[in-house]
Amino acid sequence: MSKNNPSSSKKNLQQPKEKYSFFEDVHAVARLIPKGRVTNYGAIAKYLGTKMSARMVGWAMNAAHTAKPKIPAQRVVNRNGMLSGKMHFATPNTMEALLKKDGVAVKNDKVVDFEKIFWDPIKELGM
DNA sequence: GCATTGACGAAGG
DNA sequence: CCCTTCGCCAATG
Repeated sequence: MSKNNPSSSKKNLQQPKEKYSFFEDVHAVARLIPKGRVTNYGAIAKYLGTKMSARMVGWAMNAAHTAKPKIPAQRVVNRNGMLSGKMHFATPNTMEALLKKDGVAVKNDKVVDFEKIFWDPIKELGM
């Protein structure tokens, strides 16, 4: 069993059909973020069980632009509460504008009282 | 097919 | 306490 299988070394399925793409889950959680609240990439990654793959969450957000309905990616910032992804929006001002529209104060490209309005899916959703 | 990058994060020096 | 390095997984060059 531990031996390799020399014969048809066909690549197995990248993802079991039982499990959806990591991106889909990220999108789903992102849409669950309530208005006026923000979260970070690591929290979502951890909620999905891949706490170490916070990077993938950010990458998944890249697809958020094409996903429908539109995903409130502006509510997802880095662990420092900084609008690290503002440059990926239509305009660098879009993310900040959307956050302010949600009632989230933003100063110097950073969320004010980030920890105070922090929304943890594991805690809020009860895991 | 390997090297680099990427909207991150935690740990080490 | 600030900066550097590693880890993660996927896409791109």
